[in-house]
Amino acid sequence: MTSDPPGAGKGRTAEPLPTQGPAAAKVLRPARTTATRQKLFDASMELIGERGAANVTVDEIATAAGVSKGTVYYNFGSKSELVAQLLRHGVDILKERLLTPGAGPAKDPLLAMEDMIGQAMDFMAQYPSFARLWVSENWRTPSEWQGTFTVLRSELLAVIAHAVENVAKAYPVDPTVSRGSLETAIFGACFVVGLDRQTYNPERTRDQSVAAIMAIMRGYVLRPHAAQE
Amino acid sequence: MTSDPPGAGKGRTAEPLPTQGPAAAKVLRPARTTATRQKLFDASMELIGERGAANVTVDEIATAAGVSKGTVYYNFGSKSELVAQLLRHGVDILKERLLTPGAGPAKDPLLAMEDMIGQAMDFMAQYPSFARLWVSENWRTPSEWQGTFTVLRSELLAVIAHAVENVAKAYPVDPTVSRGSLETAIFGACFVVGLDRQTYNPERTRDQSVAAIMAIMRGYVLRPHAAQE
DNA sequence: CTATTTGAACTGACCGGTCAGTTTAATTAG
DNA sequence: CTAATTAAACTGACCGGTCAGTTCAAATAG
Repeated sequence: MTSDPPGAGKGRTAEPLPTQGPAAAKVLRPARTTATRQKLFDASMELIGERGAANVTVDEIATAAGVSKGTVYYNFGSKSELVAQLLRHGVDILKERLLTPGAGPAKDPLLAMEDMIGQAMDFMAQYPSFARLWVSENWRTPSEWQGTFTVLRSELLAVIAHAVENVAKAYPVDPTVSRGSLETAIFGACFVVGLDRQTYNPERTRDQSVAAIMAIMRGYVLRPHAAQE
Repeated sequence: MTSDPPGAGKGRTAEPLPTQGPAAAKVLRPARTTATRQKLFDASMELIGERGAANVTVDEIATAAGVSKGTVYYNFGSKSELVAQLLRHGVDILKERLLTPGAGPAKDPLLAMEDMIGQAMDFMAQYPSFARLWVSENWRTPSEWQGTFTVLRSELLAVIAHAVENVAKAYPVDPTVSRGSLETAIFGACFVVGLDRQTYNPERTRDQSVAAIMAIMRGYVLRPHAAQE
């Protein structure tokens, strides 16, 4: 019997799954398990990002991670749950990056914004598979991960919103532009520009991409100084 | 015997597809076939857009179109080819919309740009499934539709590039911003903002979305007049 | 005008293969 | 000892693609 699956969500068998809190003991889990989960994250990020969740089999993921299929089910309970936790994992990394201050502590909000978008570009370059997974599975109407996306999306937008807020406090901005729509546009542009660079235009530099996206902010601010210092 | 499939790509045979210009003999095709293809386009756009190509069966598409599975293969040869032609079909519609002049013939390039983005928003609202299909399947690395996407993407970008070009001729623009990256950012923002409105923020208006995307252009232009005429 | 023919369009049962998920007994690591 | 992992077999459903047969509208014949 597969003793007591840690994070398993089980299938149809309505067994009680006694004292197993959802995401309780992540840190105190044995080192071996943590390593296994990391290998599975890496492998599935790569495979699912490239081909889409539906086009990758659990067997493939297990093999790529150098692990048996049973281990996948022992650790995650289902393919669907693996993907959900994969999304959460990626967003945690991205959020941490976005919140990393560029260099100095107190900085001009526009420069901070530029740093943040640069961080986003770096993330897209480092984890292109995550970006692909995100845009591929987001926006699906009755998606298995509908709830997951809603939560994660708002977490990321909150980070952007905070940066935009700081700009709006330091500069006169166009009041006719809806803040939410603007944030969405920035959010989307980061993903798409990052992915496009990866897929169709590898010759474009990181800074070119940042500058293009920053045009949104320069257009939002009524008159920074001269746009060309 | 299944006589001669019209548009069927057949499986492996590298068929020349003789005198088939993009939209050449569409009218002289028997009315029944044209109607059937339209029904199949409608049904698959809806289903594939919502759930992704891999999560929709040919049987489902056929049933939704009120047609038998065999008819799908008679008309398209394969599921893959159906999707490819579906993409082409959608892009043709979008391109036509984008090229539709707003109202007056000779217009201010920035206003023309605003019209164009408005057209894009309307398209996303009318065919959200196409937008979902596009962002879901684009950027996949060894995609079956890699070639299709490359062609279609450049066609759409050319339309945007032309509009941006007109702005650059009429206004002083920031020379440090890469034109290509800028176009990509606009392109991506249109899709993402349109989709986000559909999925997460239905309360946002079309004009809010257009304004947010237009911020990119206002940030690209060095100094239009006062940003708030 | 009616009967017959023709072939493109369409049908739907069927087949071979695939895949998610389950189970179990044995093995390994902490 | 116990939790984690393995390997392998198994199931039950599902799916893309095929194909022999049917329908139907238009052309042709009488």
